[in-house]
Amino acid sequence: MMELTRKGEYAIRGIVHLARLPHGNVALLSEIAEAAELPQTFLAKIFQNFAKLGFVNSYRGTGGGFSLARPAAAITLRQVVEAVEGPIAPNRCVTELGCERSATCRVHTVWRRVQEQVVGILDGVTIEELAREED
Amino acid sequence: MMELTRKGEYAIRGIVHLARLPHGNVALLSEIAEAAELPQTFLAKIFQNFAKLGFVNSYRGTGGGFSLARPAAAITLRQVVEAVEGPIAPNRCVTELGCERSATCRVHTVWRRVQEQVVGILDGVTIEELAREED
DNA sequence: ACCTTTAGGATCATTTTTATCCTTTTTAGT
DNA sequence: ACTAAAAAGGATAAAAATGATCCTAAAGGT
Ligand code: SF4
Ligand code: SF4
Repeated sequence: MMELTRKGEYAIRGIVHLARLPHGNVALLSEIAEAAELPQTFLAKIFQNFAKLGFVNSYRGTGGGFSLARPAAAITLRQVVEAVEGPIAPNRCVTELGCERSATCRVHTVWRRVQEQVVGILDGVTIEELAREED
Repeated sequence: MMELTRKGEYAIRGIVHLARLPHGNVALLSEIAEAAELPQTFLAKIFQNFAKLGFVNSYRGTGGGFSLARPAAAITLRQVVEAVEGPIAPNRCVTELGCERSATCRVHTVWRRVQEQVVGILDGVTIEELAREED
């Protein structure tokens, strides 16, 4: 239940790989895909989206590739996950869809707590932390 | 992301409805489905499974139906959710499948924390609490 | 010009979700 | 025994989501 999709997993592995490079360093998509063992064409879509969202810069042509657009410490795991999977919500009543029963529903409050906890954890983790190799 | 399926939602609404009845009371599937506004044939599958798992007793024939097999306070939300959705796991590395990277992966520890928190919350909620109408 | 590399769009196979239907079995009541 | 009621079990299926792949276009470097 409540499992991240492959897309989400790939997105994280991809951006964490980028964050391990010296800052501003440009990496080829093919390089990232190979290093992180991800399907390249699928990762392409994910990174195109990241570029639009301003997580990464993309450069076309020879010598092109992707680089982090902001410091890894300024990108949270929540931002990355939500970018690819949408808002974190354990049930639709805690999304913008809502539920007409939510005012009196006791289960609703549980899902709100779950949402808060998960969001809290993912908000507290940055890509920089995830990219650290020492320690 | 990480959203409960309709099946999970129906399962909870169904069993909570049963729990609101005087204990041991037998209710028709059609009655539960109507009261909780659930598709009856779909709910049937869910309750067949609940019966196998020992959450409810089922009685066939005239005067049949379903009743709670144990006190509502002895059934947790986690048990219900896991019965229909499988083990709670935000990523496959925290399932029995595992991941060969998990030993060194910093993201893995985040998913473990998420899993622990969610499991903890759902473990701490019983169907009895969810069924309360007063307060 | 030509090669490299990302962007964008279309497409597609597989799996999961969300059901419905039909037949069988069990049980109660007559 | 007969009949009606109700769940059990199994098959089927439409729709949506997932997980990709492919092709053409655009941009940039040499
Ligand atoms: S948990 Fe309650 S509020 Fe949320 S979707 Fe279910 S019925 Fe609605
Ligand atoms: S988060 Fe780390 S351990 Fe978990 S699946 Fe991804 S790579 Fe594997």
